[in-house]
Order: sequence, then structure tokens, then C-alpha cells
Amino acid sequence: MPELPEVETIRRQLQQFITGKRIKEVEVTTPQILLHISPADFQQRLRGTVFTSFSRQGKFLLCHMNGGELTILIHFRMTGRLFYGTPSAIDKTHTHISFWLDNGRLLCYNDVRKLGKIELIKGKLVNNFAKLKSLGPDSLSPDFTPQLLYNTLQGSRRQVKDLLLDQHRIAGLGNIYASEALFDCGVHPQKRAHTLSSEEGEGLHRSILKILHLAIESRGCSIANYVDLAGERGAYQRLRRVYQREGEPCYRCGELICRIKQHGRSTYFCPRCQQ
DNA sequence: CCCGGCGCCTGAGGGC
DNA sequence: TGCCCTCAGGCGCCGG
Repeated sequence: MPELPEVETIRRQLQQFITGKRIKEVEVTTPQILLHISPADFQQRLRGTVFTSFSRQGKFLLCHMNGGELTILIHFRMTGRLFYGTPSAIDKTHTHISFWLDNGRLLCYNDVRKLGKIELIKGKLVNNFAKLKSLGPDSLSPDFTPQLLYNTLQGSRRQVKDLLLDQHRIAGLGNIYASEALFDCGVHPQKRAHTLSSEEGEGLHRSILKILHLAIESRGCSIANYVDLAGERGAYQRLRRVYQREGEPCYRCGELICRIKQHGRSTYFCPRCQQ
């Protein structure tokens, strides 16, 4: 479930429903999901702690426990999800980590492909955590300005779509929203980043924000298997203009949407609207 | 720095 | 029905 809007949707729901809840017990059925910590240690450290708040950096979800004493860091990769509900209501197929809460409900990490990762960060180390520090500015943070994007583009000879997927430059965009944003501003995905004009840079910046806000309003994109905390699908897939529309007419000009491969990943674009 | 390839995993869908 | 291939919202590592 991966990109920024989906993680943000989950974060908001956690903030609303899980804040203040205490963990009674932790169940680890698939240890490989845990990074740099044993199941026993993970359980022991989290037992009895309270969910204080939830934040997000790019596609990382941070669950702050006991006012920041500990942070659970979650990356969903391709198919990770979180479910919240009563034990009888939750389908435990592909559930790897379960948090039993003091209200009798369960918060479960579910992941068909088991590519997602969960780790624990102690106290103030969060601000120094290498993995988070190496991220570029979050696409929705005030640091992500038109000027910053333009400077980033100027500093790279890579294809612009490839650059947009690099979390160390800009954090949050994934394969769907990168294609959608480039279509929205009419920039060809294979254009070299440094060749974009400042107007194109500004247009791209505007489109990224527009697409991300629209996707969050739609509570994410459920082309494949993404669902939110309550198991509900998002609605953005109905608004997408190019992603997975190969061979279908462009909504703007009628030309057929193309699919190309960039670094092993599909990119969708309109050859007429994106020159 | 940049790029391509592989590995991590499972499941869905298409061609034969 | 089965097999084999490709593909999938991601990312880290390695070698050239």
C-alpha cells in the first residue's frame, strides 16, 4: 500500500482511533518483518506502552509510544497494511504482527509478500535515525518548495520520473503518483531532470501537490489491494488519468496512453500531452 | 554520480 | 487442469 497518500490516510485513522490506547500484548508470528530486533525484545519493550501520536515521513509511518520514549517505525513496501478491529472481525490471513490493545481490540500488521519492515527506535534517536535522515524533504512539508524542486532537478541528469521516485531526493512519491503528476503538468517522463525549465519545474511542483492532496481526499488508491485501517478501499483509482491505462484514450486529447519501462518499472504517459 | 541487475516474497493473470 | 512466464503502490545492495 505504499505511497504517501495511503500512508497518510492510515496515519490519520490511527491518530483518531488508537491514540491513548495501551498495548497489552504483542504477538509476532513472522519474525522476518522485524528489523534489527528479536521478537522477544520487541514484545518486552512494547508491552504496556501507550500510543501517543502518529507521524509520517515520506512513506514511513511513525508510531510514537509513551510520549516519544519509543517509536515504532513501519514501512509497508508493496503489500503491507494495518487492520484495526475486534479479534473476531479481523481476517488474520497474512497477519505477521498483532498488538492486543487494552480496549479488547487488535491492531494487526498484514503483508502478503512480507516485504514490509517494522523496527523500533529508542527515544530521541528518532531525530538522528540514518534511514529517516537520508530522506529528501517530504512532498507535503513546507521544505518542499518550487525552488527546492527546481534545484533538485537542475542537479541531476537522470530521467525526471526516475528522480521523482528517489526517496533520497523527494520523499513520498511512488510509481502511481509520479506518472500522474507528470501527466498533469505535461512533462515527458524520460526528459532529463536538468533540462526542465523553471516554468516546468514550477508546474511539476504544483501538479505534485495537487495530485497528492486529491489522493488524500480520496483516501488513497486501491488499484490492487490497498485498504485502510477499517478494510475500506480508497477512491483515487477512479480519478487516475494514465496509470494502468495503456492503450486507452487520453482524457485530454484522445491519443492512446503509452507504457514504457524505466529502470524496470512501468511508466504511463500520453505521448501527445507530454512532449 | 548514474545505471542495470538481483534479491526479497506471494499471488494474479495470460498464453500454451 | 497445469505449467511457465510476467507483472505488481518498494527499496537496498552490488558491480561496472
